[in-house]
Amino acid sequence: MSSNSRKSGRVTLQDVANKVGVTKITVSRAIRTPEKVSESLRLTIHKAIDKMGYVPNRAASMLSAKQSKTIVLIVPSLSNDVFADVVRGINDVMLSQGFQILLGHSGYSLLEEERLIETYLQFGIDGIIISGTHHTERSNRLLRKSNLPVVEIMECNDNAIDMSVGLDHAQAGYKMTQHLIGKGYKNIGFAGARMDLRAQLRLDGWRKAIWETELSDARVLTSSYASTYQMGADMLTEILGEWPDTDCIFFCNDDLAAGALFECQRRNLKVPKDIALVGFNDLDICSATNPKLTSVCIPRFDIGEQAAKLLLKRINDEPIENKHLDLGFIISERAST
Amino acid sequence: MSSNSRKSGRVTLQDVANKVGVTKITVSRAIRTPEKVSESLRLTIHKAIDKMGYVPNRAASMLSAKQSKTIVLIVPSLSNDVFADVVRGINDVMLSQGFQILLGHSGYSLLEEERLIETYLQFGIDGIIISGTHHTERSNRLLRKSNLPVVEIMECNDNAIDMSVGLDHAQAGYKMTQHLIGKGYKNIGFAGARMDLRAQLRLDGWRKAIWETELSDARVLTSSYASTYQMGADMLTEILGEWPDTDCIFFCNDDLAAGALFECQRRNLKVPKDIALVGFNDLDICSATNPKLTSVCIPRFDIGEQAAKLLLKRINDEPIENKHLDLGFIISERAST
DNA sequence: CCATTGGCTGTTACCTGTATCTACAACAAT
DNA sequence: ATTGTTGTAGATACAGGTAACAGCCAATGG
Repeated sequence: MSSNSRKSGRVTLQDVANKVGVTKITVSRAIRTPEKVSESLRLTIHKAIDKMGYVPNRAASMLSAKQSKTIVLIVPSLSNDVFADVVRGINDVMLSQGFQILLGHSGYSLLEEERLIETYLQFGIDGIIISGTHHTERSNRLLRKSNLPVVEIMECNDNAIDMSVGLDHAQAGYKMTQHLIGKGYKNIGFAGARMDLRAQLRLDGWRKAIWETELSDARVLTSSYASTYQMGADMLTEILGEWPDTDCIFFCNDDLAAGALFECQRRNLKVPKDIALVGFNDLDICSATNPKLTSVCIPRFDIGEQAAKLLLKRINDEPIENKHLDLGFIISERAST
Repeated sequence: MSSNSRKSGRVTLQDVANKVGVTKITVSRAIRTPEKVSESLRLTIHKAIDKMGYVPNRAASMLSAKQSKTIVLIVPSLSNDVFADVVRGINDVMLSQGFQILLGHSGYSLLEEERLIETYLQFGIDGIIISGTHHTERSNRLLRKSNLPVVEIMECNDNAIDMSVGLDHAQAGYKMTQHLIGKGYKNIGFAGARMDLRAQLRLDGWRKAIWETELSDARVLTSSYASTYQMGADMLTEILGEWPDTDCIFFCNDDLAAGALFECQRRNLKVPKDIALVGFNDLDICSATNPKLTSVCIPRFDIGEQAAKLLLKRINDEPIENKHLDLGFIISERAST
């Protein structure tokens, strides 16, 4: 259409102001603090804004204002209901407070995570919520130097950069294994894929529980690759090949457990009679399969919600009683054990 | 630490320049066009940048430069492998070109999508990739007024805002149904949840194929709620209750089909002998279950890749031969039919 | 009738980078 | 010696908003 602005071709505050016959600060006020502008003028301005398709330039706002009203959330994966629920929890809190949320996913790569951190710091964000307490050296430096509020989620860890909201994965692994031992299983295996720190902690918990008994801690199978259903099936096959007397397998997540369950169906192994299977996270699939899968239920939504609330407090300089929230877990006992 | 800057507490170009004893433009050059700065000075500057933890303020860059080197991708869901693959495809292309990608998810809500569009337009992005060709009136206006390159993905549609990359879902539904008819199924049902436009198109394709025969088009069950495994199970129950002679069900996605399969296992129905099940998307779970699920495989990664390439061409004002790419689909025949 | 108050709008300065033009060496070419 | 070229760094002018303060005018009060 018409060249309404010299440079960007974009409608600016000034363009709207010219149209209405006021100065740009008045238009700015009509948008941000409408109560400070007379009603008639406000209506005229908003009509012009609508008609001209004016969209504020956030870059400019961020330069002059102190807050960008934007936070970033960095998670390892998006194709994962665990984080989908966390995102919902964060959204619920932040959107109601007028904050925008930028989303990044690192694909479980710490280097990609570092790249994301650097990128998003450039956007002048007000805070960061990030998964895990394990980052690259440089990531840690960048986050610390930024002086930004940081909440690390999923784990709950005293040596977090600033605040943390999550649960004790080692404890979860420990309790679940104790539970299995209590049910009388003797030859309990552990299988995990993409052994990130949290999966590692679950394994540690498994070990601790096993070591408190006379049982064997040999039945461990891990992979650094990503979890798939197929991998769960393969792991079941491998464990049963190596240790045929295994009567229970604790998988580090539900996908593996479900994959193993499908493989049992193929092999006509009865679950839990021939072998018990346990997952972690308690995703939807656990209560869908046949038999339903025992798993560890973690407060995904709550983690997001609490993390957002903590972040908001820090952003608003409010006092924080507890920088580290352990939201616990629940063992969801189902038919697979 | 020290209050190195009056306002933001953030290290700026000016701070670095003061430290080194040059002007800020020289520091800017040392970063963006290092060949224009003498080597000794450049080294000094970079050392100071590292030491001070300087991170460029993108808001400022965006104000003075014409490009923000940032695009936004808006998808309906993140807890979905379909879009995870699309994101990978886009990432592969855009990151290598130095573009940043902002991610938004609308939760299948057109109003939330509108909110996201408005938000991201404020960030001065260079282009948008968005799922689907169906948006709110206002979303369409905002996108058009923005004069930004837009690629709509998943569907391939001549009345797209600008460009589109995807496939013909009606055709996919049609071909799959024809395929099922060809295999001899007589009483084919269709079940779909969260009937967005694409699911609707698949249903249309199903209808078209059914109408070309003497078969009944009555066996249709849809829900506006989100897909879950449980819903797949419930839908199977409902369809078999209403139409006990149903010998095949075409689900609008894999989650529903898998949930139905689990329910069959519980009811001791043999798949495909007693009833055949078909999904859509060909996610991992299709080749994991027992029996494996027949599905429609769509080129998820390619859609992302091609969409990104198209967007880049438009951003760089290169000629575009074909604004609409139909990348097709493949019927993945497995044991469930 | 004059001073005070409060509601609105305008003026000015500034946020942090980048584009563009200028300045001024050092050196080569004529 | 004069002119031209090249390389390097600085000066200036924005980009599009917002904060802070100033100014105007009608309404209120004494």
